[in-house]
Amino acid sequence: MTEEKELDLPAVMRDRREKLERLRAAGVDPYSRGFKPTHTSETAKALLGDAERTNPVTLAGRLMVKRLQGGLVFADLQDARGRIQLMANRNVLGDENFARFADLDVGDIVGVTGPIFKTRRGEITLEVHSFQLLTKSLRPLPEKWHGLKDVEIRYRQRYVDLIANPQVREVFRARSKIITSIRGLLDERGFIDVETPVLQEIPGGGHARPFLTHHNSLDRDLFLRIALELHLKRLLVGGFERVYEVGRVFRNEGLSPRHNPEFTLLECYQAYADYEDMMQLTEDLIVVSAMAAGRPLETAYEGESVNLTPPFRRERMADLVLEHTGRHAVGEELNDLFEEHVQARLRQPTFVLDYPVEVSPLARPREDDPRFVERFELIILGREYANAFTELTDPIDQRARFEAQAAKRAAGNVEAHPMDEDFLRAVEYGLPPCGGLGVGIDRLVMLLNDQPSVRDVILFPVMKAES
RNA sequence: GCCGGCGUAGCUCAGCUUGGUUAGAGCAGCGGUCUUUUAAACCGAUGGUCCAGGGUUCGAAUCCCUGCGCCGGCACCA
Repeated sequence: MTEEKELDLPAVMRDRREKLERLRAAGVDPYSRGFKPTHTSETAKALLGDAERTNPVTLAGRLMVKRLQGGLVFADLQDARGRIQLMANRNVLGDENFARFADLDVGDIVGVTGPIFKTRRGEITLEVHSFQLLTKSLRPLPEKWHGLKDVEIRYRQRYVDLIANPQVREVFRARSKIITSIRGLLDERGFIDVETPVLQEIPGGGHARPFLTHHNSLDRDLFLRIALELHLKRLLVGGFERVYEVGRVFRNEGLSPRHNPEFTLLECYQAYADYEDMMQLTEDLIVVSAMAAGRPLETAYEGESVNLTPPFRRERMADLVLEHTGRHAVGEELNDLFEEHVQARLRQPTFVLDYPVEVSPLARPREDDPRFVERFELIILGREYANAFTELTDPIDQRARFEAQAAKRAAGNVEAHPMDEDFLRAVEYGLPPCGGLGVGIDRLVMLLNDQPSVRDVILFPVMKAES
């Protein structure tokens, strides 16, 4: 930062920089290390029980509020688990240390040692016997009462959001627990957790426009993956019978409260299973996720009640379209009618079954009517949460499907599925009969935390360049 | 990409409809008083590229145009 810019800083930040220099001049290391807390705010508070005072404990965290009261300073210390009040007493600390404590700023990270007791008002409090500045903060935190509301700052500077809005941390803790519970369920059932390429020559497995990048030393264009499917199915060819990946995929599309260009997809594939098995698995995954998030199955999203208790309703797409539009349709027309007239009206969890073969180039046709495939999507509150099918294992049919997609591509449909010769080669070796399932993790986390925007469940959502 | 709303102090917000001294408040920060507070209180002095650029006007935070960003809707999509 240049001298000139330094002078342009708001006064509150200039003051902190000057204080930093004063501390250094006084021999204080404002960025110290090697401090080891013995407790968290949570365990320290639990320690007190019915006792009047505990033995000294050592905590570390960020100072959030300071209340000066003559010879006392009250402050709140926030760590990963919560907050605890600190009290510094001039008569205990002595004039010099008391003044040093009072000189700390909101936002500073400090270590403190002292016994836990209860104040007259009943607040569990650490009485500061010694303390150490661990990290000096040079920027003022948002206001203590109104907090940080500006969504632009919340998303661009998530670190500030996480400091100022502890409930935001809970959303991301829940996100982590949901993913852990999903992994746990799949691990338990013998699925192995694998990683497949993000950089791909042919971005297949879904309908979406990809991001394009370039490898310099290979001098080759590569795409970021839009789905996980084709590599996971190659692994079934290789003999892994149950695989899954929780991975980031990238789709070069517009932003909205429900769309971030990079998002997290779970896909899993199970040999000797079909889409009926995938429906069961989907229900199980929703249940363990809700439990992990601490959410009852009878819940609500944005004020609308929704019951996630299995079994979910199952309806054929053609029947739903007939019911809502009075029309008998097949092919892309059926899918279009479903999306336009039916999907938004499905509020409670519904497995929509048997998609038209034209929009499902990777799914197995029904025995009794090859115009349809054994595929379902799970719709809740009008939104898609899962997409699964009995996988197509016939390499001759698969090639024909890719060729049909290639024709659409030639006709200008940029999202038609590309030809993937290596995938066909793998299927020619023999893909066991199998079911596959994809679940959009971000939307599931939104549902189970009642968060209105995908940006509220992605720590660092995509934003335009800061102006 | 299109349509609508919004952008004022570090943070939370007034002011804009109907242009008029030097742009306000609360919190934070700064200087004081205060030993059990918890949105601490009280006194004092501060703090601004009113998103940016252009225009209209004697005069623009305010009206007009363009651009940027954020939010929402549509389109695309999970």
